[in-house]
Amino acid sequence: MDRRIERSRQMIMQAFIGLLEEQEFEKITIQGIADRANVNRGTVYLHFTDKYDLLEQSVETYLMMLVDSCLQEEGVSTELSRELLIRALTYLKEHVSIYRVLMTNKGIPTFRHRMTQFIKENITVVVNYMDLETGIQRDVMAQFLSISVTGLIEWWIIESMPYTPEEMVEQMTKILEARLQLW
Amino acid sequence: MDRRIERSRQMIMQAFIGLLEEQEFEKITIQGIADRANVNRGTVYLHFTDKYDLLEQSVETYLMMLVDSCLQEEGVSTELSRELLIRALTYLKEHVSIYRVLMTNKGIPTFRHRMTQFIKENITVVVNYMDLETGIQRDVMAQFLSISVTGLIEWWIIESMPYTPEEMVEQMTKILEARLQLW
DNA sequence: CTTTCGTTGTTCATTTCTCAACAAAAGCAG
DNA sequence: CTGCTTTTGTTGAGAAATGAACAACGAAAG
Repeated sequence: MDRRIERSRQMIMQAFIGLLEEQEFEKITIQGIADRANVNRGTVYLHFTDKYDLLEQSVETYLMMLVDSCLQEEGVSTELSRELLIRALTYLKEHVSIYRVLMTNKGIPTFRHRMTQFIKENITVVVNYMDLETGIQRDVMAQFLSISVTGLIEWWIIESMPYTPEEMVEQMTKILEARLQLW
Repeated sequence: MDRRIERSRQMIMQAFIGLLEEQEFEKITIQGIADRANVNRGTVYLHFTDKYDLLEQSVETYLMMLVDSCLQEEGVSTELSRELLIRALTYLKEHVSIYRVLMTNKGIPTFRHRMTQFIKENITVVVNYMDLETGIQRDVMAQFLSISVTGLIEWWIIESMPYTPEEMVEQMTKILEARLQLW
């Protein structure tokens, strides 16, 4: 397909995220986005109906890019793959500037929500194959795991990634394997 | 004017310089340039007749950008302006990756030559207003100064810019003001 | 030598992007 | 509120970029 389309969308979204880093969503103008993207203002309207649509599509696009980056081959597994998590964290590390904005911008909780949601969908499959201690409900387990993972990733990003992706996954594994005997 | 023109030219030249960093000029293909620039191969031919024209235009363009970056306002002065030199070095520092290739690529001496040439033209004006010790010819002096400046800048780039632009200009000033009593 | 294979330079119909102009809405100072 | 500026969303004509196809060429491999 025509590479101008993909290129324009990319430039516009990049510019948008860049601006989101500097000022709050409501202050951002289409004019400003077009200028920063080095694109005619009309081109923005050619791809997005308005600011809000641009936000939605950006969230969706960057979420899918993150997913694609770690989902290569292997399809849906019934195992929580360490490799997959490492790939995801590595990809995040390589594109911090973008994902830090998306994950931590308090005016835009959409991305964080969509990400948790997505992780949950995938983790649910795994949970359904797990041997669970009696009394633990699968839906509660799935919810717990996805929230945990998202939360840890968010913390990792906010703290400027103090550990390598491998170390982080190692930590996660250990935490989840340990029996949390807090009471 | 249509911003697509400027943008395409820019992307193609950037891709070209990038490739020049990795492989020698003769090995580079138009196909490769187009791919890296994320542009249709035909678009390259829309702006440049061939590889050699692209090289020429790149050299000329980036030289002019360097010149513009430090020549802002003030016009031609009869004084060697420290400010001007500092601006030039600062601009070089901000775009090292490009200018390192252009300055030090031994297959492409064009840029270095054009730069010396340009510096000489401007320095000649200054030299014509200088009080010279008897016996010193102005053309020799101009040649000496421009070669010196170019050489110092080249060294500075190759050595990964071990001094700040201000320090470098300070050094240059001191060297040029000192009477070189070597014999 | 002949046969691939990749690159080149060019063409053309189609699509995307651009600029400029517009009316309408929103934001803001007096 | 009222005028003033900025931003918005839309339009149309024209320019630039696109993919696809082409013949021609050189290099590499058989």
